[in-house]
Amino acid sequence: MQTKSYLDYKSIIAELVEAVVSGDGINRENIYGLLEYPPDSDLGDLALPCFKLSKVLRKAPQLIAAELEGKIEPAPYFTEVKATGPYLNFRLAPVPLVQEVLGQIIKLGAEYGGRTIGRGQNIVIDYSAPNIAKPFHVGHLSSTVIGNSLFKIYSFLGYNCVGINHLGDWGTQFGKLITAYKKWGSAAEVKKGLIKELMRLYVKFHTEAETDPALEEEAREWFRKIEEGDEEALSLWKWFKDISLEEFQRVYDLLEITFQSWAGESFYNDQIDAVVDELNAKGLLTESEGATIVNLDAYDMPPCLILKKDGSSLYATRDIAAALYRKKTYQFVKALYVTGIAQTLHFQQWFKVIELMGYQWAKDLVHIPFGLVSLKGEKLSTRKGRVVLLEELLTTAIQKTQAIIDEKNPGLEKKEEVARMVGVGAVVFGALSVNRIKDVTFSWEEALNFEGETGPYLQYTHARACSILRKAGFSTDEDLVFDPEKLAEPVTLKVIKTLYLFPEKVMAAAAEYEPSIISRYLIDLAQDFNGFYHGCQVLVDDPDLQRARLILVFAVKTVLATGLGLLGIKAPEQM
RNA sequence: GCGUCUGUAGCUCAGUUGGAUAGAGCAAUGGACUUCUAAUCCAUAGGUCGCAGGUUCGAAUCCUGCCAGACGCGCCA
Repeated sequence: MQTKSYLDYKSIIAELVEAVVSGDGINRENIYGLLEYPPDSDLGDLALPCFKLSKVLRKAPQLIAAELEGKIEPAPYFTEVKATGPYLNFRLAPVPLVQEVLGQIIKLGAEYGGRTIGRGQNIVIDYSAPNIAKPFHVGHLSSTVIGNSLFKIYSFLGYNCVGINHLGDWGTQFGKLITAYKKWGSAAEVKKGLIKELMRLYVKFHTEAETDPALEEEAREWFRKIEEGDEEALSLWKWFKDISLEEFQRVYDLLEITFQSWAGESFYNDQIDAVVDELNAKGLLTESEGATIVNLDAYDMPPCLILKKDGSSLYATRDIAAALYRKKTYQFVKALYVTGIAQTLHFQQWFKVIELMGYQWAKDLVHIPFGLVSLKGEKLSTRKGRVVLLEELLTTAIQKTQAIIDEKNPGLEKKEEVARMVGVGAVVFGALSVNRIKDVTFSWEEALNFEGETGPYLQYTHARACSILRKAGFSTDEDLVFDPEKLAEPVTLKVIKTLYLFPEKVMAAAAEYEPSIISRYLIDLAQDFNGFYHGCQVLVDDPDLQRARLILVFAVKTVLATGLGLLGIKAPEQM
């Protein structure tokens, strides 16, 4: 896997400019940071805005640009170095560019864009975390696919990632469920209806509890029994959990998402006392209104609740226990928590508590928030039954794909498999294509749209590229030499310049914990490639031209497949 | 009330962390399948970057104040 051996044009320019300019604070690194991509490719491929230099040199930026133009020798990497107003624009020489980019992709294949910077370092990623006995719905999609994508992205950079599914498998809701089950349920009904039946009982509990507050008391009592290890309570809890896990697993199978750990909230039960003791020993705990808290007034935050007045723990307590356990177990350099933006304050609070406990690694805890999913502008509500089940969404998308295949490509082999890849890909891409912080209103129409900036569009582009390679009998076993001079049209060079950007996009996506940077990039790449596809015939009589174009097609296919992989999306060879 | 996030084309969103003429997709209109998969491509049209100040050579981007929406602020998670 590459480190940073590839041709870095920004470094080259920084070096060239540094050699001919001198002044306070003007060095390679600073110049590197100033470089940007011009808004219009007619201007050039890279640009140095001279405003900042103008401050140091006390000269008009236009003048600086003009002077630099005369002092910098373009060859061999540039064909033109030209001042346009206060900008110094560089136009890349096609041959070295083409040779470099395609050469790298041929050499590295699926590893192009990857790095080894994370080697030997562990990152734990907490994502998905659905609640037991509740339906797995579209509200859980973001956490699940963002976490999975970050897992892939960081792994691609060489980190050893640990995916943790911190299941919501503890809490008063199980008391409620057992109460409802004892009153209105039966083993036969639960066996038949599974989560749907559990959900019915849960909803019934809440409607009944509105008029009968005694139910709440009964629920608390049942939860206390679970905590005390009462045999009946515990076996019901275990049964409900098993039913839920089985259903969750079907969704994870469709998404092809796996976890290294399924340690949920219940896993930390026996570690709570030790955490409370430690907090106490460090003098962080105070009593307030009967509850035990960590006061955070000094940090302009409300207090972090550690124990209720009845002495039972809260989720901050369990999160602290989990963090201590994970640090001890995995020695992480970073721990990521992919949860909704609504929990931001909660994470700020208990991150601060970890810091106050004296742990320097508090700075390695990162909350990765995402926007709220709603339904037609209304909140999702399990209690009111206003949810879209994830499994239903995925299977509907798969069915729709199947219908499209039957219509457009009825002879396709492995139809079911392809329909699954494309249907699921559409849903996953939909969740990863915009900035994760944005709130989204779920709409069936949008989720099932397969045209324009969508997963299927990327997969289709990939399949088209594969189709050309297949027809040409292209194989990577051959010696992949080609004449870079053959790839000279603007549409072709555009594709190659976009391919060049892939490694820095991967780095940016990791640095910002933002899979949508990859999504947006892949759309750009596919659009550029489709422009090339329509403008240039690949299978042509001239063998040298065909060879060069085939290599380009191979490169695009490779990067599309890699990028889709980083999003957790499959790239079928035909569709 | 306090705090956080969001506000860019009719709709959904990008916008290289302060740079050149603000870009895509959807929807609309008009074109391109005897040619490597039309889940595609090309063209046209569409803008007071929520509003008002400020900083700067330069602001969609930074600061302040408003407006609108979402979310959060002690015993749920």
